[in-house]
Amino acid sequence: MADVAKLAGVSSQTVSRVANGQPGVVESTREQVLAAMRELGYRPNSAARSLRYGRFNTIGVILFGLSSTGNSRTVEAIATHAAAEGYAITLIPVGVPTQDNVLGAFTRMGELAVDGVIVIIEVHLLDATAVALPPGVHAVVVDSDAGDRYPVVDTDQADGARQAVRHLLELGHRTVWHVAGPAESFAAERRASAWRAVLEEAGRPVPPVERGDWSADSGYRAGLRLADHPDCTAVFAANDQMALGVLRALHERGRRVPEDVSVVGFDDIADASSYLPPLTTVHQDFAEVGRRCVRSLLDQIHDGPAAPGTDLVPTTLITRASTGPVSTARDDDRA
Amino acid sequence: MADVAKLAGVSSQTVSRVANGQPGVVESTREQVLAAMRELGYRPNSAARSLRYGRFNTIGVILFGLSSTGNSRTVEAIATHAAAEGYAITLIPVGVPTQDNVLGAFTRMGELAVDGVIVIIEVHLLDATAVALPPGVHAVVVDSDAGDRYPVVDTDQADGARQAVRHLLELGHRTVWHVAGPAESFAAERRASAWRAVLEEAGRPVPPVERGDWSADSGYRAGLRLADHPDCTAVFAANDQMALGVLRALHERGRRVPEDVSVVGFDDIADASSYLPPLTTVHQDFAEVGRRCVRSLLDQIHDGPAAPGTDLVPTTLITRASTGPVSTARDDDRA
DNA sequence: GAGATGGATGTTTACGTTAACAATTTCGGC
DNA sequence: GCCGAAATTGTTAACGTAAACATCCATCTC
Repeated sequence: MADVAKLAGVSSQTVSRVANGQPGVVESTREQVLAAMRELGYRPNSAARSLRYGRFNTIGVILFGLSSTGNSRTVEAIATHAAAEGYAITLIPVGVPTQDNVLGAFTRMGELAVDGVIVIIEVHLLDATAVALPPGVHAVVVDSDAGDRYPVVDTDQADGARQAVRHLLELGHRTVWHVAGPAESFAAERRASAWRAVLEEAGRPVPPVERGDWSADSGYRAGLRLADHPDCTAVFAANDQMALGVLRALHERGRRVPEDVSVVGFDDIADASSYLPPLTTVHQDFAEVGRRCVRSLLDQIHDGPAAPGTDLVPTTLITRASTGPVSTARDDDRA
Repeated sequence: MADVAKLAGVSSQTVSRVANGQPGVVESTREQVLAAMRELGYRPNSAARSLRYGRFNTIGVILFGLSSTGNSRTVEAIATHAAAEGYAITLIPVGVPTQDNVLGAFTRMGELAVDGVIVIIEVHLLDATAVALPPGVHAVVVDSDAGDRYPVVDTDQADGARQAVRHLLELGHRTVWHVAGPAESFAAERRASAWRAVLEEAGRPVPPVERGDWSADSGYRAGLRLADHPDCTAVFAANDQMALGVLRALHERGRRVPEDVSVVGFDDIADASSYLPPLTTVHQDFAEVGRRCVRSLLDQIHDGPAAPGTDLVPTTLITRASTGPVSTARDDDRA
């Protein structure tokens, strides 16, 4: 900047004024400064700016990985909305979800060039290890039960699961089997307990839970087990990818969907409408989750700490071809 | 820091030494300083550090979105490897791929707190608009033909496509139809031209190209058109999701896979092994792409500008159930 | 025991920017 | 032509940190 000032024959303060588009610089001077900037390839140093202003215009996102559809779409929405507000996104991946790694990421947060953090992590770990964000760090948490300590934004998992199960019961199925996500996941737990609650309320038997790890493969293995139960006519999978695996397993075992077995997924990923058959599923609005995270965090940054609490984003059941009325004469049909 | 120094009864320089774990501080002093840090909740200011050191320990990633599997997996690998080297990742999303937006992102890059940039963008746009990164910014480009200006890391698209097409020809198919990605995509163009080249080399007829937009839906629409060609027995889809759509279309039209039609995809996304039938596809090593990007960029940052050139990551054909030998008596079988 | 040695700590300065204030110039009005 | 007001430009200081150098003190050597 000093070089620019010298070349343009002005003071560095004037250069600063031009760089920030502040008024009070006469046109001819401005031109000279701009010319000098171009000639020297001047670009402002954001570290110095951040130091001066005391903020970074950056939001940190702590997560395990982008491999899950939900995570990557939430992050994308966060990045988009943050960009619209002039904030950049810094990704802090926590590789293996061990206690040490999470702790490390959280400690690092404190030193990181961010004004606040969005945590997209199964917070089971946080409780277990009593790890917490450094005090005074603005934070919003996604998909967790930390609602008593931080503002939480999450999809309304329970309501989504209720819609799925009720849909199947309304089609006449006696009960609904469930392929749950991993036990460490809050989302998985929420969906499972809502599934159970609906069945109990309706006075239906509660079949044993099959558990997967969100992957299509694990859904396939669960599906094979379900296919062996002749009285299983309705399956609620905790996400679309496991539902895909279930579809494959049922197909291999000769159980037709939806004639013999109805299947519902969760997430409504883009591919779900192209499954065989197109999947009935619970639509999750990741974009809205991301939007609310950014909004909430920026409010905190500008107006000071926010009250803890949970902000739930509603879901919608999308009915496609994988669900249908229970077949009253199943065995005859298959003959 | 000054407060910590005062509380501990030492100079700020000593606090700095303790904070950075430098030697030359006697144990008792160190303890006092650490105690003072804890009491005051001291956390170093990274802006000041960056200003002092002249670097940010941060890598910028410019991209359109995380919605495509490839992008999100590449970004994840980048984030992981960068983290291992002590670098954070800043995401710079370019919403709508317009000239202005790309230009804006590139300009912003210059002012952004990053030491270098990885560009994951179809660089068609860059050429069209003559947009370029600010001079002097370290950069690595993914999936583009900017090999003459920047170091490029990319999957070996052409070889992957060749493997796919040859596999189908070896199974006895007279020719192979192609569902290409969008014309603006370099990856799509590479796959399509390699497909064409293999057919021409082998002296086979080159069917008209069907074009999709990477989505399963677009693959479905293309698949419906292909299903109407009775002599179409082999399809190479430019990605797995479009292949999924093709599978659905063929199923709806009663063309069996692989008995009547063989289908190959590209990417080897996790779900591909659970499609109906499990998809033969070209495995793309996104993790390796991310790793090489980070490596190349860090080399530049540490050792100065690198020579332009293209670094190709090899692919592998994964053979599953969606491909098989051409049926010599197709119509009889179906009767 | 005086001087040399080296380890521990303190002081000064600079990184690049901008707010606050000071100085200078321009210009209108009488 | 002179004064005051407004517009333009310059000067100083501070943001938090760490390298370079300076100082102090304990210990060791002869």
